[in-house]
Order: sequence, then C-alpha cells, then structure tokens
Amino acid sequence: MKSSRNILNIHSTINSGQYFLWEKINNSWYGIYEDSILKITLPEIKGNLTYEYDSFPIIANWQQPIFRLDDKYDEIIEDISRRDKVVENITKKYIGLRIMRQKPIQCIISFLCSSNNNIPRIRFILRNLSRKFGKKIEWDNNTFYTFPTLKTLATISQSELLHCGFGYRAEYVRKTVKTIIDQEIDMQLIKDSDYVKSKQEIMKLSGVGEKIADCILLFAFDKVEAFPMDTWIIKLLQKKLGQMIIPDSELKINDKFTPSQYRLVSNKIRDHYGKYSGYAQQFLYYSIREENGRRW
DNA sequence: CGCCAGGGATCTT
DNA sequence: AAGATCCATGGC
Repeated sequence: MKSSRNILNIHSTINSGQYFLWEKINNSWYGIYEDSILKITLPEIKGNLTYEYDSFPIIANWQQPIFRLDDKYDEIIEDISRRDKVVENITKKYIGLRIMRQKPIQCIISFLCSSNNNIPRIRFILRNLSRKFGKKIEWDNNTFYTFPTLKTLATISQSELLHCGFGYRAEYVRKTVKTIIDQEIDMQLIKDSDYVKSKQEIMKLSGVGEKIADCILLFAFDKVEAFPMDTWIIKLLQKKLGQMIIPDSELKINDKFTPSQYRLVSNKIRDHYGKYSGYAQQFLYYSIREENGRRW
C-alpha cells in the first residue's frame, strides 16, 4: 500500500511531539503499536513520492487508521486555514502533517510522563519502560520492544518505575493504572461521548489535568476539537495569537495558567478554530518548534 | 548556580 | 477561586 506525500508527510508527522515511540533506522521508521512493530520505508529515488508500509506481526493496512487517512484532509485544511492568516500560512508550509491515532493506554502513560518534561526525556523514559516490561521482537536484524500491556503495567513496582526515570510521575502512573484496572473510569464513555463529557471523565485519572487530557483526547480518542495548550503554545498566544483570538480581553496570559484560565482560553480558541481545532494546534505547535530549532 | 522541559496535585490564602 | 509550592531529572 502506498500513499502520496502531499497528503502525508512522515517526517513532520512523526516529529511533531504526538507519538513518542518511533525511531529511524537506516531508511525506515519503526513504531511501537500494540503487539506489533510498524515500519515505513522512505523512497530511495528522488522524486518518488510514495512510502512503503509493513509491520510485524502483520497488521493489514495499519496506516489507514493510524494516520487517520480516512479524515477528509483537504476539507480540514481548508476549514482551519479560513480561520486566520497564521494557520493559513503554516498549513501551506507544512502540508502533509497529520494527527496520528494511538492506542489509549500507551497514549495515556506517554502523556502522564510529559508533565514538566521534555521530549527527548519522555522518549528515553518510555523506551526504558518498554525495554524492561514489553515483549521482545526480533525483526529486520533489529531488536524491538512493545509497549507493556495494562495487565503488565499493573505489576510494576514504584522503584522499578523510578528506575525507568519517571521521577515524581511514577506515582501518577501507579494510581492511573489502578484506576483503569479497577474500572473506576469508563473508557467506553470516553470513546462514545462528546469532547466535554469525555474530558471530564479522563481527568479523573491522577496526573491528568487540563492539558494532558486534551492530548489524550486528541491523540487517542478522536476528539479532533481538543486544543492542547502547553508552554510553547502559550508563548505563541502571548506573542502573536492572543489579540487575534482573545481581543480586548482583561485576561493576562501568564507563562502558566491556572485551570480556570486554561478553560477560558480553551473555549475561546476552540470557538475560533472550530471543530478541527486539534489540527490547527498541531500545525501551530510543529511550526513553533521548527522555528525554535527543536532538538529531538 | 538558575532556568526550562507538550503540568499537575496539594496546600495556603 | 486564585496563588504558591513542590514534585525528579537532565541539558544548557
């Protein structure tokens, strides 16, 4: 199965801080997904705009759900581009950037780990966790480790988590895993409900506040209107988007916002960008990181 | 040494 | 309801 690069740019999509367990080996990207290893091989011939997809153990046509190829991409780009010039320009520049659809548990643990942390370290910690507690898979002359299952996660001790590098987030992981195992949150409800109700439910998890909830809903639960606001997006709001989205507001955007400030700005911003706000956010985030010379 | 990293929980006013 | 503080860790 192949797809054109003008609707999917692998590099920007994988390197946009949404899905941490990918690594490039030679001319292929390898990703961790459930019990399988995903593989994308880049074209060797210049001008060839197709990718080749593979996986082991095989998952047929995995790229369709994972890169959300079923989304009406053109319509989404047109919709968010209409909202303001900033996003219009960025979507032109980085066309092909996609949102990926992750498995809930991996996504939840990944973003629990993201609080007050940076992307290289998030990757480092998640890889440690996988190496120690995931299933070993030998493929393509390489060794890979899957992400541990919920059941396995429940058996991991606090000190083992600390040894992976979770730091103070180890307690979040332990509590969150227990909450999910004990079915104290309703995963089906999160899948089926709208953004507001799903967010309320996912925020019952320890370590999941406003921002991380938005990430989980956007990257694992199809809530494409979620607009996660991290420190970089907040800087952008202070610098160039604030007046456009929150005109004449008495709200002062500080470097951190309180939960109520977050909700207020979130409401305004989702009103501004509409039902595909999550896509707008991902373009903005990627753009900021590119402009600031990301290191990862 | 301080500041920052895809923040959140908890305690204090 | 809004601030202040602490959280573990590494890069710069």
